[in-house]
Formats: sequence, C-alpha cells, structure tokens
Amino acid sequence: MMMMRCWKIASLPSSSAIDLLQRLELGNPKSLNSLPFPFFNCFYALNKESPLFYCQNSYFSTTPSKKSKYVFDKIDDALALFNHMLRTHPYHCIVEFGKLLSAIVRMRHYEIAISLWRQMELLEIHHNVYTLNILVNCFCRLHRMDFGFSVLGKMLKLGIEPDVITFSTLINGLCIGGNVAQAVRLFDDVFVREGCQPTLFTYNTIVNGLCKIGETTRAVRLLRTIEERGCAPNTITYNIIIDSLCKDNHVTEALKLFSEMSGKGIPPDVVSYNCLIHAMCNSCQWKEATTLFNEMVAANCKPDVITYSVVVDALCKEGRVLEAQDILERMIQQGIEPNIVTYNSLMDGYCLRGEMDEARKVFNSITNKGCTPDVFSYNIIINGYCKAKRIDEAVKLFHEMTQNGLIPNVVTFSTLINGMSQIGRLAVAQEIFKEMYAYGLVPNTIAYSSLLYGLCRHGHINEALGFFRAMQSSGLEPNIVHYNILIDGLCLVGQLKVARKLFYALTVKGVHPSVYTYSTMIKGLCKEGLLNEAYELFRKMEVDGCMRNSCSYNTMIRGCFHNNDISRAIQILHEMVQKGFSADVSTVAMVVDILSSDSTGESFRALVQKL
DNA sequence: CTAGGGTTAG
Repeated sequence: MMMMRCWKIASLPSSSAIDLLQRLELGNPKSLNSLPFPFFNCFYALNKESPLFYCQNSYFSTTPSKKSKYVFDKIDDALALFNHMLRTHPYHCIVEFGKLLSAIVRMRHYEIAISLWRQMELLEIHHNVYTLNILVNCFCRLHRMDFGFSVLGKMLKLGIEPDVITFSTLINGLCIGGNVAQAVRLFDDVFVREGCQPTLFTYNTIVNGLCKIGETTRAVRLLRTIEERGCAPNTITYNIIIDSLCKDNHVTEALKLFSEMSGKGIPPDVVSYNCLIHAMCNSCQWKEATTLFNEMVAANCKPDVITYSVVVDALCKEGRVLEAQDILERMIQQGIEPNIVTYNSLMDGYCLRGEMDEARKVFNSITNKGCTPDVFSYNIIINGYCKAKRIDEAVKLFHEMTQNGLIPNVVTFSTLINGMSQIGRLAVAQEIFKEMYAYGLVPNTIAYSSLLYGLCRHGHINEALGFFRAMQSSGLEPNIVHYNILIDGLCLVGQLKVARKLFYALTVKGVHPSVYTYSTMIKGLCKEGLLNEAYELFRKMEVDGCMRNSCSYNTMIRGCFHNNDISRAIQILHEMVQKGFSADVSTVAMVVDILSSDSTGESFRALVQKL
C-alpha cells in the first residue's frame, strides 16, 4: 500500500502535487508519512477533473475546499472516518457529514448510509436539505418509496424546504421501481401545477424512466417537449433515447438522432458511440461497428473499457473467442485495462463453446489480473459446468463463492436448478429451489421454469402442473416459455389432447405462441401419428404471423420421416434449402438411417435424385 | 444530493 501511495504522488508533476497538497492544507508530500497515527484509508479528490490524491493512514485536520469529495476503497474506511467525526467536538459541519454520506452512497451501501444518518439524528446533528436528499435517494435505491416519501414529510415538519433535487430523486425512485406513471404524476403535481422549474436532470430522469419501460416513442415526444419549453437537451438526454432505440432494434432511428445531436451542437461522447457500437456488434454488422469505432477515435472520443468489452462480448457470443482474445490484447496495448466484465464475457465465450478448461483458465487468472471474480463470474462458470454436465464442479464453485463472501442470487440458483433438472436429479433441483428462500431470495419466472422443465422432462407432469399453479398463486404471470415446457411435457406422457387444448387456449390467455411453441406442438402431433394436423399447423403458423425457422423445418421433416411420409419429407427438405436453412444433426442422422435401410433407402434415393 | 453505455439463468 505504501508503494501505491508513492506511485500516486509520483505520477503527478511535482509542482502540481505540491499545489494540490497546499490546497488541501496538508503540507508537502513527506509530511504524509509523519502523520500522527494510522487512521483510515481514503482517496480525496478535488473534483472530477483533478487527479486523485491517495492518502493512507492519515486524517484531515482542516476543512478542505468546497468541491472536494471523499472516495474510499473500503467501506470500513468510511466508517472509521464517521466514528472519528463523531468523536470530534464540536462536530464537523453538516456539509462534511454530507460528503461522507455521499461517498458511502457512491459505494452503493445504502443501508449503511441510512444507519449513519439515523445515528447523526440521535446525536442531534442537524440535517440539511443535502443530507435529507441523500436519505431520500437511499430509500429510493432500496425500493422503499414509502420511506422516501416519509422523508419528504419529515422535511416539511423540520421546516426544511424540499428542492428540485428532492423531487427529481423521488421521481427517479418511482422510475427505478417501474412506476413511471406515478413518476409522471408527481412531475405534473410539482412542476406543472405548483409551477416549480424542473431542471434537465428532472427531464432526463423521466426520459430514462419511459425508455426503461419500453416507451421509447413517448420518450422521443418528451425530448421535443423539453425543447419547446426552452430547455436544451444534453448529450445524456440523447444517449438515453439512442440506447433505448438500439435495444428496440430501431438502429436507423438511433442513427438519425445521433446525427441530429451533432447537428445541434450537442457533441456525442463515448457513451453515445458505445450504444451504437453495441447495437452494430450484436446484429453482426461488424463493418458498421468498425466504421463507428474509427469515427469515435477521429472525433477524439477515446474508446474505453466498455467499448472494448462490448466488442469482446459480441465476438464471444458469435463463437469467435480467439478474435476476442486479440481485442483484449489490443485494448491492453492501448493502455486500457480489461475489468471483471471483460473477463466475464471472455469466460462465457469459452463456456458457450463448451471449452470448460479454457474457461477455467480465464477464471483462475482473473485474480492475477488484478480483478476479483464477482457473482457474474461464478454464475457464468457454474452455468458452463452445468451445460457441460459437470455438475459436481458447478456445485463446488457454488460453495466456493459463498466461502468467498459472495451472495448467490436468483440467477445462481436457477442455473443450478436447471443443471440438476437436465441430468434428472430432480430431488436435488427441488431442494435448491427451497434453498433460495433461505437466502431471502424470491424465485422469478425463470427460476420456476428451470424446475418446471425438470419435472416435465422426466415425466412428472402432475407435479409440474401443481408447481405451475403454485407459481401463479405466488403472483407470477406465466409466459410462453412455461407453456412451451408444459405442452412438451404433456406430449411426452401422451396427453396430447390436454396439450392441444392448452395450445389453442394460449391466445385467449393473451400469450402469443412462439416458433418454439409451434415446433413443440408439431412434434407432439407427429408423435401421435397426426401428421396431417401437424402439417396444417406448420402451414398455418406463418399465416398467424409466426415465421418458420430452421427448427420448424427440421421438426416437420423429422415428423414426416417418423410417419414414413418420405415424399412429403423431401418436399419440405427442398423448401427448407431454398429458404436458406439446413438440416440439423438429428435430421441428418435420420436421413442417413433411412438411406442405409433396405426397405425405404432405395425409393428415397430415387426421390432425392429427382430434386 | 438527482439523469446515460458493457457481463449470467428458462
């Protein structure tokens, strides 16, 4: 740590280091080592633009400049400072306490910030609008809007007038909880009816809320309203909408807004480019992604760790892990250190290819690279082992993560449940499902579907139906994946009639069948020899607006083979090839099987030759 | 003190 401190100071030009210290009234660098007693570790930054000044085992005896803020690398250091401040009499001014609370909030320790806030209150350290706003924000982040609004009441009782930040924070809280309608209502109440002046922060919060619930069109309308009201949108306003348009697959519109902002003199930044590059990479438009990358460099927007991580992730998802490795090396050459997200993407890339030993190598090297595996890292590698049917290693890592102080989440549990379901260890899968509650977690739709899948796949259809009803009683709305699993499970145990009934009831339930639903139903019908009905459904699905994919064709062709309708199989095979799809492994296996059989092989060959 | 971008499960 000592070395690190020296490096930090040494990395500053000496004149600016001394200047910095003088502004902090801490004397010259040497005096740091002779400070009275080890106390706390903290970074003390003058402001965003200033270099960080690392200060270990020291404390500040004087009040630093107004713009300064605390940056801690450990929560304990923040607590040590707090305790120190409580022991100092008379107390530090509330502004200093506010800065400390704000540093804790930046570390996302909302509960701790609330607890310190309460301690201050008990010690009759008077809060101001700043510390009250921080408290509001903490409750908002913890999804406790009820308490957030109580703080508003408290402010009024204390005679402290809530300001635009108080309301913007509350509006943001409502948006975070998906309660955008209420957020808009609060906005109208405060800023329209009461005639308060919203800031761009307030508008951007609403724009973001609308985008996050998929109301991008409304967000664009709000962008126009903001302009009409004489408030100039900024880069962030545009970035929020550009990102949302990209995620909705409206990349053309996103690009339109992108050029619009430049035209208005609102400069795109690294975030704007990252959103667009992300969209291009994910849709395999590599040429466009490269153009944007070069453009951003030319526009003096330096690609950052997120830019490179986006590219690494997209390459990995395409199975191009070696190219991803190249990018990773290039980013290091450019002086940008990969972070845990970059390594997680790379690791997942190997997992997706089933190359678990390579994935493990990445996992094991994370610590050496100066990063710490997080819950994502463990979830990714656990999933990799589950998919590779190496369940023991998955379980071992689950225990390892808890030993390392990481708290498994719903994804961890769902992954393990699915892994156990896949290999038929249903009792264990059910145990893990129950274990979730012990961790204070609430299973979501995916957690339910993981176990539902196991029950169905292994023929426990009645248990599955009961479990499905339990999910509904818990207030979760079933989606198409649940129905796909149930329909498949019903077909598997020969309950075709029930499966069919469920299939035709989907639209009434307001759930749209997916390509997979059709394939499942077609497979089920073929299994019971109802080839004509299956074929009718195969034709009808596109009429109903569900485009056939490779899986649909393969399922239908296998169904034909299964029912010995070779000529129909060939007809559909022909159509499939014309559409640019190809036979999958099990279809090819069936074709090979038929070709090698004496009875049908001959006629099959004859028919194939006619194609 | 309030607003934006990248990673995981069915």
